[in-house]
Amino acid sequence: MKSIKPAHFLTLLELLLLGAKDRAIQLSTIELAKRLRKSQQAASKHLCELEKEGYITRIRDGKVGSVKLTNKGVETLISIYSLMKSILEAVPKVFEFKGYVFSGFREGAYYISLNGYRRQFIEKLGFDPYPGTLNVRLIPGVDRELKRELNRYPGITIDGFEDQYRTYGGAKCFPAIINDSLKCVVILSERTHYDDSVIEIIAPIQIRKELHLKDGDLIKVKVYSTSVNWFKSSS
Amino acid sequence: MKSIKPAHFLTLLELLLLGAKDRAIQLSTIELAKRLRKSQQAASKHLCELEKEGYITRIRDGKVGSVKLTNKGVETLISIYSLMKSILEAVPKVFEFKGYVFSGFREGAYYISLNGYRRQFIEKLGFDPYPGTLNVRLIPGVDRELKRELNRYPGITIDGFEDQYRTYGGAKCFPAIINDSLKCVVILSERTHYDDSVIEIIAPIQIRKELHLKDGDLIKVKVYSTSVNWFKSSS
DNA sequence: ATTACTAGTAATCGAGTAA
DNA sequence: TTTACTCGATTACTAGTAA
Repeated sequence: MKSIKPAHFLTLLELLLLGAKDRAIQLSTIELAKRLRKSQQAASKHLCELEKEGYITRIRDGKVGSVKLTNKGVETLISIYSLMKSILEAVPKVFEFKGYVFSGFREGAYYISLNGYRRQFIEKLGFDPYPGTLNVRLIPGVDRELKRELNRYPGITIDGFEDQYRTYGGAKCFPAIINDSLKCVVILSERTHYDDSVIEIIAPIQIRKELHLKDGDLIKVKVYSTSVNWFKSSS
Repeated sequence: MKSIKPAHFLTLLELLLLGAKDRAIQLSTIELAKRLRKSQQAASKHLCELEKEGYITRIRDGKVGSVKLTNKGVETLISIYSLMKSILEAVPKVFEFKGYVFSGFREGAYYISLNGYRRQFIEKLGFDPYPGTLNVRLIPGVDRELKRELNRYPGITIDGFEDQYRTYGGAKCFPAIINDSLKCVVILSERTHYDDSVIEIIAPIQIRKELHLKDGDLIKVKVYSTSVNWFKSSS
């Protein structure tokens, strides 16, 4: 499937805005060109090509012709619209995944303890995190898409900062529950030291001890795409 | 205000889809190029230019850089999204306008009487129209936008047809009420013989006689953008 | 009026490649 | 590995103009 040309998309969009979705509109190439801020010749070419590629139908009778989007044309616009909608109007959603606990090299603990981050955790998450992260390796498969999915939601933003030596990247946090019992927060770092199959989790207390977890244990995590944090409002 | 370049828009859209709206995402120019079906060089150039024009911010540290949409970038996408939304998800709406009754040259009556149209009126509108149209000249001003606005709605479609001599264009119909009393139907022809300031109205009966209208009379019309016709369901 | 052709120009892209 | 440069090829555009 060949995709629509960039310039053609904007022309097709303009035709949509002019009402060519449900009926033919009378439209001269000059008028169209004015709206696209292009020459009359360019508008004419666009219409010719859009017609040839099946996005529009045209009727020419003497003077100004008329244009109407075809099903293909409307569907093309709708598919792009739907993509944008899924992100721009994303509603809170629950993602559930499973993974195995493993030990990192305590970089998580180091970063979490940095004042630049810690202050934001306390302010935005409503708790002072236990200095250490629970590393979870996702089960291969659909889970690999999880981080990408989650990233489409605003979450709770942790800003990056810099000291005199280096810069520290930002992150996004999402409220979550481990094994249907322990409230925690999933952290997605802008610059993670792990690949996409690893998720890091923090909580006010030491998760490993609380749930008696050891390396290799399988846990279930429910992540909420909401940006409202429950540590701040409920117990 | 300079508008975004066509090709840049698609790149910006791709970044949105990758989740760069609310946080920086790690993304190589090669990965981006693959998604855009362009070369790595083109992707690199797009990112450079989008950054220069303030649509994105980039962080480069050694290996893969990361990208995040700026407010300007997100707003640009949202404005395009909103335009599409207003048309693709248009909700039924009432338009009210005023205009002066005037006499045409009875072309309306001729067209309405054609079997190709008349059959569709009976089937789709639920009535056999009086053979004649009420011509209304809109009061200059915002009313001039009315037809363009209405055209964004599907309405009730009357298909064009052809006989052995010529082709006849299609039209869209919208239920309407004149002077808060008489139910009628506004017709927007694909190829109208009038300019944008004129609206044609049909009804099962002769509107002029029923409302005692003569040329120059001012009438008020409420048009409903719904595609459900009330002649078929209620009295 | 239109629309759309031709020809010349400007923008964009891709291959090669340096840092 | 990256990213982004130069430069030749390709594509998209505008001006002029015929139909």
